[in-house]
Amino acid sequence: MQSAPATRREIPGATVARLPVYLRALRAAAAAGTDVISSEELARAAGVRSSGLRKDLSFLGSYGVRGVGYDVEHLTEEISRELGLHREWSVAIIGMGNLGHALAAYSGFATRGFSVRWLVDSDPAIIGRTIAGKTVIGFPQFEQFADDGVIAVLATPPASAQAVTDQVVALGIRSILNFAPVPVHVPDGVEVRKVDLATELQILAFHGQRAGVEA
Amino acid sequence: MQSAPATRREIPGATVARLPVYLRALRAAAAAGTDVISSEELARAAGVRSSGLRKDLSFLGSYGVRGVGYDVEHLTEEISRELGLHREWSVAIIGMGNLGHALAAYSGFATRGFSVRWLVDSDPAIIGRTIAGKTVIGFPQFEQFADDGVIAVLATPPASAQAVTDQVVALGIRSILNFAPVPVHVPDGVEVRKVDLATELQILAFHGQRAGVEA
DNA sequence: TAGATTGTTAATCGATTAACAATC
DNA sequence: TAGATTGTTAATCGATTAACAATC
Repeated sequence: MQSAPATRREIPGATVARLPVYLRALRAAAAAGTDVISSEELARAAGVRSSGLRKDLSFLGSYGVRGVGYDVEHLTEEISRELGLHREWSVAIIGMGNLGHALAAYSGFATRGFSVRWLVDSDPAIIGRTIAGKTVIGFPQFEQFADDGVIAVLATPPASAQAVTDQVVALGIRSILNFAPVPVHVPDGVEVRKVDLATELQILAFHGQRAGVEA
Repeated sequence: MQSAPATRREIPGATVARLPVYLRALRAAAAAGTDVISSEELARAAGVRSSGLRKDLSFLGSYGVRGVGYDVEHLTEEISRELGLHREWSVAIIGMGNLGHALAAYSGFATRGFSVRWLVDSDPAIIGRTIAGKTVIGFPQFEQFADDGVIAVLATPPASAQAVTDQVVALGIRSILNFAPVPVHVPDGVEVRKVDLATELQILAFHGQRAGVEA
């Protein structure tokens, strides 16, 4: 087991959130045949400023060459490693309502290396049914597979989101993507990210209305 | 036409992003029969600190009563108005691939007052098909309906995201929810929010890996 | 009045940005 | 060497938080 270099700083949350964006831009560059890329070019592709990009990358280490730029393959590798993408991550979708169905059919997870392995629901009427080629299982069966290499995608109704969260945390899951439109509480060491589609629309409504007033 | 009070401050972006969360918590409180709620209670329901909640609300005006709390109905009304939810907002989903299908079937938009009115695609093989009870139309037909009361939900492949963005902006649309995993560029006065599901998983992977290392 | 809770202040914290010395 | 571009600094900006005076 190797330890990180002593100079390694804690990576700010805002930086972590941008690493996947850089990764995608790097892969696009590689696909276009680019071997070396400058912070200016990469920043443009990622939609950020070059100074911010360089600052973000400086938290990972010193992977650029002054006067030249960044080696696309090497930087891709370093960011992937930093993000933990060399580990196997499986996804379990919990809650097979409307949104759960939609997510089960969505191929965007797989294209980035996350395989949707389990569809879970507590309703006996749904357990056993096949959705997007997979059989829906109940919690007792899911319990055998769940561990800290699994990301739980919560697509339950808001009323049961907290109870289901408590269940998956008890199974050892430490990463939760919450689509239920309520905040859930978790113990330390468990990470929750929240996606709320209706909230995004409401934020757009605010700005749209503003733009109208100001015009 | 009424002008805003002279004391009205510009509302910070971080505050705007939390208003929908407060709104939902207020509606839950109303449904539970609560008439008046303290910042402490509302903050707990919304998953924020009470001091932050009070600061957020202070940007809208002075709607609380010292020693008492906030009138649930009144505050609901004020936040709704601030968010522009009294206007009619229609949603057009652009791009009827896997994710577009999923979003068309998702009922979560409607339950918060946004009605999905149009499904749009450029592929002649898809135009005319019925998805989730609606007929898919092409851009020429969509053009007749698009205006600044429409929110465009981009669910196209990454390669065509920018071109489609340019098209909808040209039609007068000023609010875009971008599910395509690339940044799109828009002129001033057009607001883009980005939802990237795979990115969320990658951020969770980072934290999950970290937790493992530290344990 | 006494108790409760808001609205605001001031301090802290974290993120962004431009500029430039370091260096390939 | 000259030109280019990184990595880092320092300044700015915006967001968060605790504390408390104001006041119902």
